[in-house]
Amino acid sequence: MIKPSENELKILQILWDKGPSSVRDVHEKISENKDSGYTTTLKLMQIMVNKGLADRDTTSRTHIYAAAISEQVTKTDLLSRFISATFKGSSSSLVLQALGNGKTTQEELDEIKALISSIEKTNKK
Amino acid sequence: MIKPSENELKILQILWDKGPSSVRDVHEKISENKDSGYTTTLKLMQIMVNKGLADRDTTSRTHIYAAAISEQVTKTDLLSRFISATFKGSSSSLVLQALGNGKTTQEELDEIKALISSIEKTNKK
DNA sequence: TTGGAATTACGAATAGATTCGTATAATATT
DNA sequence: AATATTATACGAATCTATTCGTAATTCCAA
Repeated sequence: MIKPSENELKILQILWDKGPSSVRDVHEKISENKDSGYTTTLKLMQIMVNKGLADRDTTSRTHIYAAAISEQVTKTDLLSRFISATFKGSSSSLVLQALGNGKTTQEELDEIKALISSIEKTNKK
Repeated sequence: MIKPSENELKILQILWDKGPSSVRDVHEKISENKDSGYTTTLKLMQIMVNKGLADRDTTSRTHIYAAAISEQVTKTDLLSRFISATFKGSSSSLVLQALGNGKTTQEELDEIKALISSIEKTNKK
């Protein structure tokens, strides 16, 4: 699986959130946090099509781009790479580190506890 | 804080694990999983000194390198960058994803549950 | 002591990501 | 219709990371 670069991931996130979009749409969203030129965004998106990260509909003059890879699958892949590179492959040490930053709300903790319970049930079977 | 590159992180991990080491030591460890030349490792480590990622003792001919940044602090920083870039800053969605891969042992789950309990106690105070 | 091995220093080549200027074409506005 | 705006295409510059060849130096061993 091809690993998107950091900027490519930002664009993918926009395409996942908003669905198929024009370069203009994506560029405006990106410009909220970063300032770079329109043609930069265009070029990035064209490269993403070449890499197979995005699809492009060229029917009308304004091309429409869509994510070509699934959000779920991509994030799982990125996470597993990150765990390998940074936590020697131990997902629990990552989780401990992530929860240890003191910024997790009770609701989030409840969600995690629920997931743990369901994993434990599955493990018993 | 300076973000180490992927290869720099590998070297840092070796320095964290083994303590102050020569280029030869680090290179031999690296060569277990990757084949690149000795001078490549040397160059990387020299660059790391320039960036402030490593310190170097040049007393004897064989220079001794040591990590200049803390393992704990570095990993916390990398994790927070990763969560921002990939999970829109939500650490709980990262945790859910990490636990959801089905490869977490009961012991690890117990560890996590213990941490959650202690966080909940702290939250109540 | 002399030759080989190990080490550092340094520059340069390569590769990928990012950025933008400019040209060209299509569309919209006046 | 003429002009301005918007879009794509494309090449090139820049920047960072990675890789390695080569030279110079030091050390060790025959």
